[in-house]
Amino acid sequence: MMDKKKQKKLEAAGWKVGNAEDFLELTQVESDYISLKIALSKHLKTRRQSLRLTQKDFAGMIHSSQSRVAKMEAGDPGVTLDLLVKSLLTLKTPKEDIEKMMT
Amino acid sequence: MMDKKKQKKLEAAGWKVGNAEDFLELTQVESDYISLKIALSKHLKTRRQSLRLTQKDFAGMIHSSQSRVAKMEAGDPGVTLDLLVKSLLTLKTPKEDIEKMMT
DNA sequence: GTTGAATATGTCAGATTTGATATAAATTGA
DNA sequence: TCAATTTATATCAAATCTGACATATTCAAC
Repeated sequence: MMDKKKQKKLEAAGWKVGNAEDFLELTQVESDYISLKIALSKHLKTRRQSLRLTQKDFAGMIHSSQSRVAKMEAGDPGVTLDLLVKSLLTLKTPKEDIEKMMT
Repeated sequence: MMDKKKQKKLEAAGWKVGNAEDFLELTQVESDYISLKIALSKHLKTRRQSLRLTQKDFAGMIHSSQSRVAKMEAGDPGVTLDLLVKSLLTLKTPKEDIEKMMT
């Protein structure tokens, strides 16, 4: 995918994408960071579904709400890594799985 | 969904939903979460030092402040995983290093 | 032991994230 | 179809996190 198209897509989804004036290094960091979060959110959804839990059920397990779980799984930019990791830990996600996603 | 039905569903999936267990479960998640953050913060400090960067220098690289970098490296609870991960990514932390951290 | 640089600690206003709530849209099952 | 269930989207006050700043403490070199 071309950079410009990718950037447009990310911006449409609510992500703040650095413009040309930003340091290339930071843009790379931001890109890696977003990729990580998307990987975690996809894994979360897959794992919840494999456990046959509804978003509402899982929300109760992490003392959150169904809408927030939906945002987590949708890769909403306004969701922290902290919440995603705690969620995966609650679902007893194997550490090796988290490892792979972190790298 | 009523509490009883929800509880039955969770138990069928292998989850314990009693109040006491719920508390312990959260404590375990919290414990793992804290351990991860401490591992990341220690690695951040080690890596920064190996690159001969002062906290002030590194703060500039991530557009933050010396005091926040100090808090990151001190494992301050008021520092997010997001900030720690972005910091490590900025320092181009090798994949193998992160893997060891997570183990 | 003085000096200066690096790091630690405390505070805070502004920014971001949160759970909750409401409601729309999609999915399921009869 | 159609009603019930599940998931998606929007909003918001409260809670949390942020960079910045002030200041204290530690550290190294002289």
